Amino acid sequence: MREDTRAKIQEIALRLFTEQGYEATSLREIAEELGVTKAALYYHFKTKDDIVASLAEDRIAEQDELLAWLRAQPKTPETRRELLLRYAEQLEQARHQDLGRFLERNQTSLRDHPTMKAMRTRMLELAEALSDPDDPVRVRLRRSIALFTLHTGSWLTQQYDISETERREIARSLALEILDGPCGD
Amino acid sequence: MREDTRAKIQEIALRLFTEQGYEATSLREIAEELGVTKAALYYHFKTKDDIVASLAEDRIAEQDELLAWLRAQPKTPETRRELLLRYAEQLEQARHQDLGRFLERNQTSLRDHPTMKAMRTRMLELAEALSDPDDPVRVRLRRSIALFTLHTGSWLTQQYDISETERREIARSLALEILDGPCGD
DNA sequence: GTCTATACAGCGATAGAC
DNA sequence: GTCTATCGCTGTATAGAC
Repeated sequence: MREDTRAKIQEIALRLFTEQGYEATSLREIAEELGVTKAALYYHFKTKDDIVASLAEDRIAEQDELLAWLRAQPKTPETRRELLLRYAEQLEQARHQDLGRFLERNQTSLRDHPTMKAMRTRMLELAEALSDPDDPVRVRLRRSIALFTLHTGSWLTQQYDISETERREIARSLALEILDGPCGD
Repeated sequence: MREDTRAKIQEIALRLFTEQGYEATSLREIAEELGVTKAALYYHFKTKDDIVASLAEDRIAEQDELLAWLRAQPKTPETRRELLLRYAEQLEQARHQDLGRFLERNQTSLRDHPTMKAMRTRMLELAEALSDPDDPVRVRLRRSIALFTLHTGSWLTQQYDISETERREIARSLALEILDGPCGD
């Protein structure tokens, strides 16, 4: 029962932060849904920000894995395509979809949060590591947008009446298409 | 001097909302910077949300113009390219760059705000109006992402040491390239 | 270890004096 | 148009019950 309360706080917090926004969600709401007073939360987390930090820890670890892998590879078109597929795989895990939505929707509130800076830095590093320093800006931007397509793609297709599997497949193949340009690089 | 106060509130609010976030910016801060008490703001605006609504009015009018134009055109590749260029032109106006940054960074806080719903609806309508209903989802998603590239492109290139003109030109040409696929549609 | 009770400064918003 | 005073709420913090 010990770590259970902590996990439940994380679960409720992530859901409410995503639905209502970080600042708009009060600790009283979280505590109420858990059936305790808000002061009880302070035993498990030092501050409200601390809850956010704990949520992002796993994601940062995954980004680091991907970065380490990417840097150990030659910068070939095959490596780039492989990275996109690995990245897509991470995003498709249910727990990171929720976190991803939360992070996208709360960029400003959390901009100066150290944990958020860490995640954004890694995201940009991943995008940059797809290219050589002497690649033209245009190519580097296109590759960054390919990575972003995996994020925004599933959101933009939510208005269409297709299955989750189709959604993913379309976002994935479109990201790959954008990655290396009109007729490959 | 009468409408001057109102305009100054808008100016200060937009800057602070963008820098710190909507929820994180208090009416006291805005009032203090203007040299009045926060209660004075309530003479000019009914609520805090009302300030946001007033900021977005011009942008919605522009979106409507663009939508009306698009719907009067045949759905040809030329029309699509022309829309992207007109859209880019709107974004490049200084006052809408500020508003755009503010909106991007406060999606969650403002999600249920009627004015924000109006803007998002129009954004999706624009993206949809680029395609026919019987175009495959993949094609429709690609055209939406082309539109988004104009938004995210200038942000992603801020890390590179290039001029604002170059930034725009690259985002523009990349959006055009993505718009109609590897070898045209 | 886990929580309740309580307090505090700051928030958006309102009422009413000037 | 702007003020003071006040309301119920928030995040944060601490003291102490069990």
